[in-house]
Amino acid sequence: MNYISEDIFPKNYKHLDVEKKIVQEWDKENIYSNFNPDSKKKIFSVDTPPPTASGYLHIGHVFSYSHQDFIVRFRRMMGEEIFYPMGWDDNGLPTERRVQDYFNVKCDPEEKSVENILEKIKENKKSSSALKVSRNNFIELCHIVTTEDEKVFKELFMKIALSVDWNHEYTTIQDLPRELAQKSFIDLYEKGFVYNTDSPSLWDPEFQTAVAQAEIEDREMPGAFHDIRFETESGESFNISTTRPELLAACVGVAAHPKDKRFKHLIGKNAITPLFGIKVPIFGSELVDMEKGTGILMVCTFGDNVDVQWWQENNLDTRIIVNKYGRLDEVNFGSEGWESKSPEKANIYYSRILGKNLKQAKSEIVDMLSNKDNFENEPALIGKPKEITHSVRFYERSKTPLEILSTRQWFVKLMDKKELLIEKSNQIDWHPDFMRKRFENWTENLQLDWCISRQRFFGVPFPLWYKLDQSSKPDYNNPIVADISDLPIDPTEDTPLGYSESDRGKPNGFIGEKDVFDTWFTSSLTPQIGGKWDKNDNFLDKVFPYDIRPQSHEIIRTWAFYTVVKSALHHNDIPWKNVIISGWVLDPDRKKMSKSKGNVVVPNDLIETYGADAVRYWAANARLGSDTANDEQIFKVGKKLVVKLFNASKFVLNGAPESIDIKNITEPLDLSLIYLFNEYLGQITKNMENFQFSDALNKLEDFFWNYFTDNYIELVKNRSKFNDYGQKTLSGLTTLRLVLENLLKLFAPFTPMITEEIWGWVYRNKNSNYKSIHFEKWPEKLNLDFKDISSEALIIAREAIGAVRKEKTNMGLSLGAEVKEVTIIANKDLQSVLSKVIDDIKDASRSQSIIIKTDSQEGIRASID
RNA sequence: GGGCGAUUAGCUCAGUUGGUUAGAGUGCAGCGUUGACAUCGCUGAGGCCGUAGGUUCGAAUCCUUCAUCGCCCACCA
Repeated sequence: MNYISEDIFPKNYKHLDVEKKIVQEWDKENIYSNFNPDSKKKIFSVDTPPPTASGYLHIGHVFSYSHQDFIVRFRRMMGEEIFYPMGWDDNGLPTERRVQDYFNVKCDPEEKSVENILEKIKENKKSSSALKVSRNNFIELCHIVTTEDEKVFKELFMKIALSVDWNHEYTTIQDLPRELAQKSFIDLYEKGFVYNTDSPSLWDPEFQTAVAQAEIEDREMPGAFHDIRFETESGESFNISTTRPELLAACVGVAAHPKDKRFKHLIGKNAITPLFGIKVPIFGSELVDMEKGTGILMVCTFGDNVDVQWWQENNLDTRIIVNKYGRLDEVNFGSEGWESKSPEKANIYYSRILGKNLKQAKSEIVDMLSNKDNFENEPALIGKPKEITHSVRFYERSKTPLEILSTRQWFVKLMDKKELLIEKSNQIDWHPDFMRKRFENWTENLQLDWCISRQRFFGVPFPLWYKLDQSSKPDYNNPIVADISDLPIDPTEDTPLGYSESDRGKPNGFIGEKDVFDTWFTSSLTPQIGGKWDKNDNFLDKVFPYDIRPQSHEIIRTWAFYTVVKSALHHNDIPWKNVIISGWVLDPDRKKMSKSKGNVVVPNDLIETYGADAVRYWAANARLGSDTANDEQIFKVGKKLVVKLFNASKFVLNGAPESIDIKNITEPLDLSLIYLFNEYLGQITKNMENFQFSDALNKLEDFFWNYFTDNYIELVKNRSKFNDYGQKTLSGLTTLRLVLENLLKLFAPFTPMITEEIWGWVYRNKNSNYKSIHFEKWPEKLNLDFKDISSEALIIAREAIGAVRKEKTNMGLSLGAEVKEVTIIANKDLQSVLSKVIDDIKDASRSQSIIIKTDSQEGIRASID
């Protein structure tokens, strides 16, 4: 029998050096980048979230990506073939803005691409105005900017030991994701799931684009009710209440509750709007809240969603006054649709707000309404505006409230698919399960189809052209759809089949669609992008539906929702079997971390101070779906665990047998430890299979600290380390090494660095092949001949040694003090078990002799002589 | 207004299908060690298990009410 000698161990554990070394080795050996789709093993696939490349890194990333990695590493050790790709999302406004600022350029789809865009930018450097560049050139520039960010991200992800397969790395501006987004559109078009229409939809005047319901957020804003006197045709007056007097010129109706006695007599009559003198119908609607304002209100084109509903239901006129820039557009009172009692006056009043933004227009209108010169008797504005706070809808990135404008947009039909989507969600396992409710809640409450067109410049273009008739009017109902084999295309630069470039914009020619997709339209294809949809034989089929989709809860309504939509519509399938929801990282005051609050924690500092293993340990302590505080204390505990693993391993491996033969495990205490280990292993494995990594880790720690290090090692120390008891010593040494190795494997998903380091001491130098603990098999129950031994022996021995320690403490003795005689007093039922391990207890007590006394009391006590 | 979650020791959290005296880690206090240990061990203090009802032989656990906190959504005239 050969034994391991101590010269293979370093003296101290320096996490910075070791972790750096290990990351380099993993990278050099490419140990995680070797997914084989044809493997006979069961495939485990991850629909990894692609971080926004122009974002910044915070501890929340480390938190949630660690969660995935615990699961992935466990599955890998379970012998599964891991598909763990990584993407970077560089679509969208953040990148667009950065590229604009960085190069002083502006994307213009009308521009033609040039070869040497960087030179052009150099030439433009002195100019103060932004250089107009084509969409393709803009994409080129995005690559340049985002590549740098992606490098930083990748470095961090490697630093925290994510076992990502870097052979399957993509960015959303690459050709393949753009191609697949266009292909997705064409597939939906052919299936009749998309349509375009010119109808009221949500519009952001700041970014000048349509937005989808999912991108809206409500913000509490100050506002004011303005009470404005209206009159009926016959001169009866009444006061409406509005927070948006600037839309007075767009008024198309007046509504009151049909049961409201105050206004019942008005319903069916017509009102005349003040200043503009427009005749509008007064109608009843259950939707009117009698308590709010004056209980009677004006309906405009379009103040809010309900206005749209009333407009449709009551066939009201349309009076558009707000344009795409959020300014008051030109109108002509007296012309058709704008018939006024006194058009001249109306036009004069309107000229004061023409071209103004909505805020300016509001104060002008209020000014005019309160000027008594504008009215025969009293001014139309009654009293002072009553200030209120109300919630206003915004596009989440914008500072200007949303408007409802009539614009032509493309939509994915969803309103008729709610049931289907909920059915799909029910086929998915959500972790934790209650997160499913968020999905259902959102789906049931959907009000609009998914608006997928954005009037932005950077993004994936629609693969569409429109035919022009003789008068150059586009035929939106019969678009020319690109051929799948030509994708990706840019319709502002590429020419449709059957036309030549000279036909562009000409009568009987064509025009290209300028709009780009909502970025979620591409992001919702991460499963298809990762699986290279139809590009690479049946690669997608091998990994789809994915096993897990890890993500956080605030994007259930967007990313999770749209991904389910896409998979349902394209494949009539679920995209993944499990959704793994990580909570948020809160600061110690339980506030959500955000850049604006300035409470963001930079992960690099934490990794430097505590080590990646300790940071991962902290992440592993939070259950799925629950938020966690950024608590320094837990990092310290993690670091303590790492150091303990290091020291315990050094102690166990020093002098351990070079090979393990389980037949050498013969002693009752040793068998008992293994019996208990088997019990723990069963629970830990079950937890890991159910994605309950924090429960698994807690159990593992419990065994490691309370049984293995604090007690078993102490009990067996003398027998195995400092005495030669022959077979008994060998049994102890073998057990120590066997259990340690199994524990290291169980810790490996959580603390992959320290476990890899220790594993390397013993295995790395053996042969030239790199041998990583992370490709070892997850432990299975150790089948030994336990005879009549169960976990009880160890538990009793632990209690007995505890009693001895307590007694020594009471007597003021050091725990290591040699004593003459120890008496263990125990319940007589325990006697037979106790006697099997009594020699180990004697050794650990450092006593010359030991006696067992029995009585009928519960538990175990000790006395020392 | 609708939905979801949380409420257990100073702090962070466990508590399995209801079952003795409610646990862990951390922090605090005291003692003892420091021969695998940037340690470790022992001891101690500290809980009306958010509130009020109910079911039950028995409730932190099941039901109902309310309160507080957080999140998602809706309302936005």
